[in-house]
Amino acid sequence: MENHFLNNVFNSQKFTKEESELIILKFKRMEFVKNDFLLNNGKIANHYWFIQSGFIRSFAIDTEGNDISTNFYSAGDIVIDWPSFFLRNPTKENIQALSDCICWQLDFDTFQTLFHSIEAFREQGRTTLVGSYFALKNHSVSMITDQAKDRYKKLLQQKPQIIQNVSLKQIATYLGITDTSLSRIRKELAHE
Amino acid sequence: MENHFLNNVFNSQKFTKEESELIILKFKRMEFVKNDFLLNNGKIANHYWFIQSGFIRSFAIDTEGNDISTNFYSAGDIVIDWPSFFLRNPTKENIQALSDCICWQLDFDTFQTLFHSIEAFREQGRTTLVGSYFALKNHSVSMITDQAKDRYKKLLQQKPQIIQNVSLKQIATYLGITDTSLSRIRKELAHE
DNA sequence: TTCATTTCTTGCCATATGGCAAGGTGATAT
DNA sequence: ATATCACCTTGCCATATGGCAAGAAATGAA
Repeated sequence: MENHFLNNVFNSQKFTKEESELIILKFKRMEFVKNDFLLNNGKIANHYWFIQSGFIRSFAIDTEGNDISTNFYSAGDIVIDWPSFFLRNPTKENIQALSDCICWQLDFDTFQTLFHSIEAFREQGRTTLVGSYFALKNHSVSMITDQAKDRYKKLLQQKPQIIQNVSLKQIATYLGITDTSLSRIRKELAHE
Repeated sequence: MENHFLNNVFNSQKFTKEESELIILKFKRMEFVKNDFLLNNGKIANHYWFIQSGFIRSFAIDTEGNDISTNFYSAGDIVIDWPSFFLRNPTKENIQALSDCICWQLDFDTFQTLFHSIEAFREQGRTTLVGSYFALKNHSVSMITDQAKDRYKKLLQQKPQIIQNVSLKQIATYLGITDTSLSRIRKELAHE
């Protein structure tokens, strides 16, 4: 138990030993192989995951059928569709493994029990959600204030693993540009 | 008490009479006049508000000193800087009244007490936060998939009051375009 | 009312990025 | 080894939007 991966998430700074053990035992170990879907467009998200290893992408399909990357997730990250999980709505997003992954999964009902019974759990859950909100807002402002090249540089800093795991096109849609433009940006950066 | 504005927010579908009364009495009535700041860049948000009447804008200042609108709020809306309020960080945002306003204010410590003692309160708080996340994500995807003209049309649908309350330039930065471009878009729409 | 200030519109041209199509590169399967 | 396929790069030109500056319109102050 001491060396369970989730001890990094529910650590002794915030949780008593009893609490963290109780929480961690509710999680189910899941393995996904490359290209597996964790969530599909139209379904209600009934689980979320922490990634122990691997790389994951979420994406939305717009009205013309184009696939737009909305996020990338690597080891240590939480993978969750917040609106669908909490509002119990069919999602417009898809979540897909870009490499083989080991994840720890929790379902909605178990989440609710923990949320309403353990104060530290709900504090941490709220903090995590707000952190996601903050990251999304920063990306959103960056879309307005920064040029595509700068957004790409920022992304590389935040998620360097993207290079090995994600295709040019999938990165481009996250940045709001075409694969063609990103290819040109890469060329320019290589010459700098 | 029965006709208190906040009964619309903490209504009898979700709260017992005792709970909603307990909650509502913690809110403080605040009046703001046009151009008053509710929150300034650099401060930690220690309050949030529900708007009974009036119109409010939040905006961030980018590295070049440009002012970027991040949101608009009208009667019935919650006005809160989620990251600063919950992470207790100095904010990069400003919140300013665009008209005279009547608001109901709650502070962080009182929020915490209610959050941890009333289950329905924390459920609703979580729902509200997730709703904000959802709206932000939709705007964010729209920035990628939709042309400026369509984003403007969407905004008009969602917040028609914007026309009377917000300057062209402030709307433009929310849409991620210049005031010049928005002026041209308006001209095109008028000719349609 | 008059003046000053802010806000909005318009013209001219510049720039970032898109659309498309051709060709190149590299991985994988047989 | 070769064929296939997905992915990436590049050239040519198109389009959406920006930058700037002048003037028009609206707003607010005196």
